[in-house]
Parts: sequence; structure tokens; C-alpha cells
Amino acid sequence: MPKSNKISMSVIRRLPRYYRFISELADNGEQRISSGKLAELMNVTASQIRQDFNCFGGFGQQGYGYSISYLKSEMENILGLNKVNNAIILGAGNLGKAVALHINFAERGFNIKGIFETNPNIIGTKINDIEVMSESQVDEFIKNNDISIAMLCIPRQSVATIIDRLYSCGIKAYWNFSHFDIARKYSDTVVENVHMTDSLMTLSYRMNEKLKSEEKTEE
Amino acid sequence: MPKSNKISMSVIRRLPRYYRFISELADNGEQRISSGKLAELMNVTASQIRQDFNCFGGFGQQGYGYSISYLKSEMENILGLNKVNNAIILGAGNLGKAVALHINFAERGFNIKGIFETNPNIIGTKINDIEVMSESQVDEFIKNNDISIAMLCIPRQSVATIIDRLYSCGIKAYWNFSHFDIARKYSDTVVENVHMTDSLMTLSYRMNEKLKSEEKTEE
DNA sequence: TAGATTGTTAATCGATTAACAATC
DNA sequence: TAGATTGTTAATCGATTAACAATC
Repeated sequence: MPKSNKISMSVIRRLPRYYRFISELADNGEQRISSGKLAELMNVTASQIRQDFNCFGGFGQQGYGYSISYLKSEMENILGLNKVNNAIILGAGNLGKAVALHINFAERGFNIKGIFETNPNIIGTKINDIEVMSESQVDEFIKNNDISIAMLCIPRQSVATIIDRLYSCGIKAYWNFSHFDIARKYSDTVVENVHMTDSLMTLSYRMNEKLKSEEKTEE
Repeated sequence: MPKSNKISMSVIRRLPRYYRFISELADNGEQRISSGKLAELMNVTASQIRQDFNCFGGFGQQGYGYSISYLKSEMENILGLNKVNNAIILGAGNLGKAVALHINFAERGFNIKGIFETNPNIIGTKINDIEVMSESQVDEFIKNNDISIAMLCIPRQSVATIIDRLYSCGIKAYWNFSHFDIARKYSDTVVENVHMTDSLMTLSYRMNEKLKSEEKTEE
């Protein structure tokens, strides 16, 4: 019986990590875990774990802790991993190919039904048994295949060009590797951004800072 | 004259986005911008922008705003984009290849000097004119080529196996695509994680929530 | 000078941590 | 029953926003 109050983004972003640790404990055959033990394992506070879990309505037991198998299956429900979402990938370049080949989609409730490209040299090739189709066919494909999510492995400018078509075909969920700001244009969408270059710049900043502070200590 | 107080991670993570917007303004030949205008453009508050910029010590001018070219060059200094860091990529599978081919490293102050693999079928091939070498050579290569950062495009288990060698060769900065928790093992490192599957699960959660709330409104 | 806009302090808001009563 | 550990309330901490005096 989940509490239906709004869950904060901070909590949501911690869920996958919880799920990973719980899954591993389950794989190791563990039966139960306390917030204290899990906190130690994950390097967070026990308080935070209990607060987070209680956003979804208490699946622990006082004096005992949390049943791992129950926790795992609850997390799967919460994350929606047991429902299948049909998806398409836009872009079959290096990034699109890597995404298609590298991610275990089935395990996370996604089913890649089609991959689309504009480059004629790539159209017609196969990736993981999925034929790469021409981007011009994307609208029809979405309508005929119950697609609910688009994964955008194309540059920002290409997203700018195609987003209106995708949206008007009813796509409201995007896994977005570009810097195009979809949520701003269409506010009733769910957009999850993966900005690798931003991450790289953050790394650059932090390396730089560390260097500076080390120089300072040496003086 | 940067204030040397500790900058919070929240601010740091916003820097790349600032840099992107400032760069674009510069490319469009704009001379200056006020926090108010930039706020509108970026969909954040003007207060936040001024607070953030002032962490690094006021590069605006009262009554005028911020000079875009000055702002841009200051951001480059702050992010350390003008210093070159030599890097290696571990893993030349789908992900490693995509990273090597897809990211513009030069633009962000990184220089990929080597790519390493364990799979003998891949060793010896070339990616972007860089020969893929055997992972067994990595220690020597790091020492001979002034490498300061390792980009880990290999599974968690492989990271667990090789991390000690990398660390003892002096690598203190990691761009980590795996779920191995480097920072926990070696606390004096700078680790930037890219967890694509976590992002995917967050998307799954949010799609699920949206669906639920829509069903509720229909009732 | 008057208008604009910053830099900065103060107020608000939200997230994390601590504490403890409830209860298995 | 006694011990353990949750669920939850209260306290603290940090981040965001608002306000305004300083100043170009």
C-alpha cells in the first residue's frame, strides 16, 4: 500500500542503486537485512534508507528488518521492471549501436522493436537481429507497433528536427543522449537525460580542483 | 580571483550546462547577457545564476551584466578545459568503441593515448587511429605516457580485477561506466560515474508513475 | 544623474540525519 | 519478556529563492 504523496527526485534517483544491492543480496541467498547493515554496505545512513523505503509504505518488520525477496519484488513493482515497454532507438551510429548492443533491456522491462537512421549506408544493416530502418518510416512504425518510448542517440540538431513527429505520434517518454531540451518544449513528457559530455566536464573540473588544492598544501 | 571555499556538488554539476549556453551565445556573436536573460533562456532563477557565478568570484558588472567572452574564458579556466589530460580507455567492446568514437575529447581537454582490451580478437585492431593493445601492457603504458585518467568501459567484475593495478600506477581519476565503487576502495581518487542502466530504471519508474497518476485522474 | 543589474545577505524551502516510541 | 529494529516525528543541515543595498 504505497503512500501516494509525491516522491522527491532525490529519492527516485537512489532507487536503482537500492535495487542493485538488494538483487545482489538475493543472488547470494541472503534472507533478510536490517537498515543498519544495508547502510554499511551502501555507505549511506540507516535513517536515509528507512525514510526512503517508507515513501512507498513500510515493507519492513520491527525487530526483524527487511525480507530481501519481498523487498526485491516490491522494488521491481515500484520501478516497473515487470511491465514491458516497447521502444525504438533513433540513430544507429556509434552511440546508438553501443546502446542497442550493450544494455540489457529485457531485464529492465524494455523491448527494442526498431532502430532508425538517416544514413543510407547504415539503413538495411542489422543490429542484434533488428533491421535498421529509414527514419522516414518511423511515424508509421510507432503507430503499428505500440511504441511508448524513444531512445535518442542522435545529435541535438537531429532531435530538434524529428521531435515534433515523435511527439505527435504519441511518444511521451524519452531516453535522451542529446542536449536538446525536450521537457521544455513538451512539458507532459517524461525525459531522462544522459549527458556524457557534461559528466566529462565535471570530471575535468574536479581533477583540476584536486590538483590546485594539492599544490596549495605543498606550499 | 576565485573564492576558495568549497563549492558544492550541486553547483559543480550545473557548470557544464552554463558553459554550453554561454558558448552558444558566443557563437551567435552576442556580447553580453544579464542573469535575468540567461535565467529565462536556461529555465532557472536569476538568483541561482548569480549565486553560482559568485562562488568563483564575481565576473559580472553592476548595471551591465556579464561579458560573454569573458564569462566563457573564465568557465574554461574553471572547468580546466584548456589543460590537456592524457587518458586511456579500458575496454574496446561496444561501449568503449562508442565512447572513443563518439566523444569530442580534444574539445574538453582530454587526449586519448591508448585503448586496452582482453579479447584477443579485438587486440590489434584500430579505433580512430589508435591501436587496441592488450590489457597486460597497461601498467607499462601508463608509466611511459604520463596518463592521468582511465575511462572504464568494462564490466564491474573486470574493474574489480584491474583497479589495484591502475591505482598503483598512479591513476587517481576515473570516468567509470561500471557499477564498481572505486571511490569507496580508494578515497583519494576523483571518480565520475556514468550509470546508464540506473538512468534507464529511473525512466522506467517515472513512466510507471505517470501512467498511474493518469489512471487515477480518469476515474 | 537615473536605470539597470550585480554581489551578497536574509528568508524559505527541502533533504538529510538523529532520536525515540511503537512493535515484532 | 527482553532485544532488535522499524516507522515516524523532530532537529539539523544545506540549497534555493527573495530582497536589497552597492555600484557601474
